[in-house]
Amino acid sequence: MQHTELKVGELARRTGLSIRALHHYDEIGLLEPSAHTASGHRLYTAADIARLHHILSLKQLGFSLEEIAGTLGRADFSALRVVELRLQRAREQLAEQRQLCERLDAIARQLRAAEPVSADDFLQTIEAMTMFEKHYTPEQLKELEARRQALGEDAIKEVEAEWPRLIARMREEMEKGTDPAIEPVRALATRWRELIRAFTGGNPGIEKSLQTMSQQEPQMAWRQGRDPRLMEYVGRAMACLDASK
Amino acid sequence: MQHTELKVGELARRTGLSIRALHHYDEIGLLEPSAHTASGHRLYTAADIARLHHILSLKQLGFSLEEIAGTLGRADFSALRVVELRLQRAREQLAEQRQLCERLDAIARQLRAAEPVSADDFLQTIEAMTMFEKHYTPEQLKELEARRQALGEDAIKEVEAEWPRLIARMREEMEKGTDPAIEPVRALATRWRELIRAFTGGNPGIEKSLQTMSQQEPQMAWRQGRDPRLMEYVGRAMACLDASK
DNA sequence: GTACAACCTCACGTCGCGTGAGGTGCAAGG
DNA sequence: CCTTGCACCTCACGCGACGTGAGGTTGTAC
Repeated sequence: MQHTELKVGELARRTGLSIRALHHYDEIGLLEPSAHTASGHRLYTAADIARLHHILSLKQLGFSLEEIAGTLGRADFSALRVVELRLQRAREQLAEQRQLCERLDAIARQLRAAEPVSADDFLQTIEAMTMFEKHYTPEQLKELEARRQALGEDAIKEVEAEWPRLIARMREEMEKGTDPAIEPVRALATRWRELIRAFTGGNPGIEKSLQTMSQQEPQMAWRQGRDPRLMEYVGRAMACLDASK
Repeated sequence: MQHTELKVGELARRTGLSIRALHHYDEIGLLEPSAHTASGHRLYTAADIARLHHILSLKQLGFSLEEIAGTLGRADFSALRVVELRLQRAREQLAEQRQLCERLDAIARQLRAAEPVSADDFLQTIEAMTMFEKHYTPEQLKELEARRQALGEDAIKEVEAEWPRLIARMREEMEKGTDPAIEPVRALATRWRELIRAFTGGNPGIEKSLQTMSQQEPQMAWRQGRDPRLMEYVGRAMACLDASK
């Protein structure tokens, strides 16, 4: 009679589990050692160890301890169905994880491209991306990404830098009460439209999404000064452009 | 003075969060409303709402509430570094998730291929795959997978079916005490070697891994009758083959 | 006898809330 | 004035898979 039964420490060492984990499995009834010494020390038999191996196998597949207990409990389950359900769940999680990586990567690229990164810029960048994901379809996002690639970082930066200047000049005219139909404003409105085109690429779906987004998220930081009053002024200037065309 | 401050319910409705979540953020000091009514009802100001948007943005990137609190706490952090660290973590998790999917998919394919799936077969299949992942390098696993693809499911099933028969016949000779150098055994040993070759493809690295695995995991179920005594007999038969070649 | 490792049993902490239980504030209808 | 009903409030436990002590017992060697 060799002492083939193991105590917790030994079993923990051999399986790489912690002693506490084995205690836990005992507590929840997942793996109760079939023997104890007189003083209460746990003794794991060969059968227990085999069961533990099964448990660890199922754990590797991402099943919860409860699911494992259920599966090992009765032997009449459909293995294939169980695995396929688990696989489906895993695939969904994989997709989410992939999306998260893409989000983070996009942010990281943005941050690397724009050198002045105050905490505020950072948060605004993220908020903008969140909004984008909310209001554009994945295809539209891909198209936008493609356009950015094609234009190159420098061109994008130039456009980004032009916006505040354009907004400031437009506001100036509005404050002066200039008629949006006449000249300095006509040129500004034309340029305004061009900058939007540079972003949307003339894609009507993207333009529409941009509109709904700017209507539904009026507090968005990317407006940087495009308040409703100014937007209304710009809208009138645009209308005049169209009318006289 | 418009009542621009929101109560919890309203804010919850607008953000899609639960009331309890907002309470929680208050509890842990992540988002404490800057005002309360006389009766203690929470009043969220525009600034609070802006902060909440920042919180949700960071949450979307997978940061924990504690990390978010820390990030929003002081404004002097390196945004890029934070994001890159998070990205690294996310990539690791993505790799793990991908591996899990592959494991599950492999199991599912196995189960679909072999029609009789008792619970025991199921667990043995998983255990075998776990062992494989432990003892073979990823490249070796890829090569094995490629070989399976090339051979086709049917051929594999035939080989799998032949093993028990071969083992039984070999054991028969051993029980009879047949000299492993003479005929019926020579043929069996030759076939034995062929079946192993069919699996390893003659790759020496894979053969070596197979050896170390069969030595270190003697309790493995895939041995299905290949006990040490039999293995020793087979070893002698192989040696005789080599000697007379 | 005594040191020391290995074992034991509580029991609380983790993370992001869900889910009640039990009470209060406030406006409208009977 | 009283009730109804809704939105709000504050506890406080629960989940999942253990980690991490605290404080006590057992087993073995010197």
